[in-house]
Amino acid sequence: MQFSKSTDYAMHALIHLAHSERRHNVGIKELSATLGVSESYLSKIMSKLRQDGIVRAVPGVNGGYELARPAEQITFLDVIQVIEGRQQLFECSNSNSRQHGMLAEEGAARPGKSECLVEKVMDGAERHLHQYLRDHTIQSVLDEAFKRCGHEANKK
Amino acid sequence: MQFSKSTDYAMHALIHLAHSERRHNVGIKELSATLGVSESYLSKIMSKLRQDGIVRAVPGVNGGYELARPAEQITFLDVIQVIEGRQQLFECSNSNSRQHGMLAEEGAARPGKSECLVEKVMDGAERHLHQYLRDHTIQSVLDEAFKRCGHEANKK
DNA sequence: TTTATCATGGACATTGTGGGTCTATATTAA
DNA sequence: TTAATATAGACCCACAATGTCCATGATAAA
Repeated sequence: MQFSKSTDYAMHALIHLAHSERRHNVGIKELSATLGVSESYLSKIMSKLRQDGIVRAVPGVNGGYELARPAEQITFLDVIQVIEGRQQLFECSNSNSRQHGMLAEEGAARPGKSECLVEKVMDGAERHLHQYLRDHTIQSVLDEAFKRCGHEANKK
Repeated sequence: MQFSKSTDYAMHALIHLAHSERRHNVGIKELSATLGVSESYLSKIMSKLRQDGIVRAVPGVNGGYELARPAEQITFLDVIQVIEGRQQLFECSNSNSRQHGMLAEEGAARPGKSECLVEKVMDGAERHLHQYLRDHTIQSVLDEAFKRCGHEANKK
C-alpha cells in the first residue's frame, strides 16, 4: 500500500507550474529537466492532469502547460484521485460468505444487504484521510516554502 | 492505491477467532470454509499473523489458531502493518532534483538535508490515518455487531 | 509408539499493474 | 512552410498480489 511515483511526479510538476505561473507556459522539456523524469513518461501524467481539468495545455511553438485554476483551488486529494483513481481504499470481497451471516446471526431474517463492519471502519478511515487531503493545496505548499525562506532570511 | 485482499482476509479471520474464543482452537479448515478462501492461501496469511505475535498456533490434533492477546488490544493498524508492511505511504523520489533547490532557492546555502514539503504533508496525512486505525480494534467490530443484533431484537 | 491431524515453508504458476520507451500524428507560432 | 510542442497508442519489462501444490515437522489421541 503505497502511493505511486506518478503521484509524486504530478505533485512536483504542479508545484513547479504554480511557481512559474506569471512567466510563461512551461514545456515538458523544462518540467522533465526539473524533476529528473523522462519527457515520455511525464507527458503521460500531464495528459491525465489535463483530461481531469487540473492543467491546460497548448501545443505548438511556445506552448506548454499552465494551471487550469488557482493553486489554492487544487487540493492534494484532487491530484491523488486523478493519478490513483477513485476506487475506495478497501472493499470487502466477502459479501456473501458465512462470515457476515455469523455477525448478524441473532439478528436473523433481515433480507436487506448486510454491510461489512470491517469495510465500515475502513470507509471511516478513508473519509478522514480525504478530509485532510482536501485541506492541503498546491498553494499551501508554496506558502510553506516561502515561509521557510523568510525564516532563513531572518536568521541571517 | 488499495488495501490488498490479504488484509481483508486477515481482518475477517481475526474476527472469527475472537468470536469463537471461548470454545476451542480454530483450524485452518474452519477458517477457510467460513471466509471462502483456499486453505493454502489463508495459511500463508495466518503464518504472518503468528510471526508478528497477533495469533498463536498449535499444531497436532485439535490444534489451530487463537488470538495471542485480547481482541481489544488488536488494532486495525496492527493487522494492516503486518500484511501491508511498514513502509511509509509516500516517499519523495526527488530528493536531489532541482525541484527542492527551487523551493529553497532564496534561502540558499543551507548545506543540510532539505526535506520535501510534499512528503511532509503526506506524512501528516499518514499520521492521522494511523491514529484512526489505532482507535479501532477487533473487539470494537464485535461490539458493533452485537449492538446491531440487540437493536434488531428490540425492533421485534 | 504409532497414527491421524494439524501448521509451516518453499517452489512454482498466473495475472495485473506500475513504470517506462518509442513513434506517429495533430496543432500552433513564427 | 517549418520548427516546436502536446497527444495517443503500441510496446516492454519487472515485480508484486494471488493462488496452488507438496514435503516436512510438531503434537495429541489411540
